[in-house]
Amino acid sequence: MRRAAQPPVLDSVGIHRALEQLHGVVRAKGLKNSEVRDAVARVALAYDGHFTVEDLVKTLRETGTVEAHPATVYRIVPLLVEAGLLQETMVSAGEGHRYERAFERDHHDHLICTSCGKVVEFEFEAIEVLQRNIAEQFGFFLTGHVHELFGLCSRCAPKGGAR
Amino acid sequence: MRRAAQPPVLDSVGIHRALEQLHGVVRAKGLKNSEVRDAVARVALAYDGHFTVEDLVKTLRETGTVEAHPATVYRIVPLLVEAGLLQETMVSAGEGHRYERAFERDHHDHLICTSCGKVVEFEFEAIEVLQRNIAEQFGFFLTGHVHELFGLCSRCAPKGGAR
DNA sequence: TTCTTTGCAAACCTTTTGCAACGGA
DNA sequence: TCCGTTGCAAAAGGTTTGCAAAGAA
Repeated sequence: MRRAAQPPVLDSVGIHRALEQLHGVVRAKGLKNSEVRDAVARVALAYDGHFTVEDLVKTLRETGTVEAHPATVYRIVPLLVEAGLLQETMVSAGEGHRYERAFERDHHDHLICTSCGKVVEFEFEAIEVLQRNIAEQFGFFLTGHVHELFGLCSRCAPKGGAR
Repeated sequence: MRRAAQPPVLDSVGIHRALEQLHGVVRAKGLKNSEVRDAVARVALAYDGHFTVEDLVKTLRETGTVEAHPATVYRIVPLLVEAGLLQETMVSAGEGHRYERAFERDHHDHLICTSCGKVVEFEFEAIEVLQRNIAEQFGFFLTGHVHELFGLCSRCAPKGGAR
């Protein structure tokens, strides 16, 4: 296993590729492009780490050239997920759905410190293989999974025994 | 790997053991026992499969000798989880937290058909071992995890190619 | 008696929806 | 022009909380 790749910064060329992918999906669904949607996508793609819809609205208001109403962002995000730009993540992390960039990132899962909130992203192909084995054994066609580990990180765990 | 143990029926003796465990936790926390809480615990322990707080309230109203207000059950369930009688489960299954019995059940994870909702519970020690390895590698003390696989079951998946 | 538990209603919060105005193709 | 998109406000749905009454130790 290994820690997932570094802070996944997507440069402007990458963002451009992502928007093209989005526009392809939009076209394929018979929808129309929109400036607001692209702005939301840009902010989401550039976001460092995990975020909620509220986070996007806030960031857009603070740094963007375009604003978007929360209801609008709630409508846009599922499309960005469908287009493969984002993915839902840390499903079990309390209130509010969380997302992170999926576009041009390797798949990874999360190890979360329940005390300080620290998150380690890891890739472990062996587990992915076993998951496929399980699905196969039960006759399932595997389409996705949620795999989150909880614990105490080295700073939060009591050292050298009970405390 | 294997499918998790059969429908985990807990007989009256088992329920009694569970209630004793609950009472121990209650005492340890300086709380008091209550008839309503025990009734909720009984219904939850006897529940076949996964359930929401609403399900408990409904079952209690229909079959129980004691009723409980939803707000009360919302207050009780976390204690039952803490006491090890229940565990949260299928975190990603849309609205509403879901629970299932944890008392005297082996640990298992879920394989869920996103089309018909069928759920297969499986145990796979190899994955548990790998999870512990991951936690160790990153210096975490592992306390729990969420592991859910999504896919299409054999009835729902298109047979022999695309359709 | 003292402190916890319960029911009830109201508050909360995130997310969804109806609708009229706006905008892209 | 013809729809899809957006903003706004209201609704929805699950969960929490304040408070007074009821119950356990």
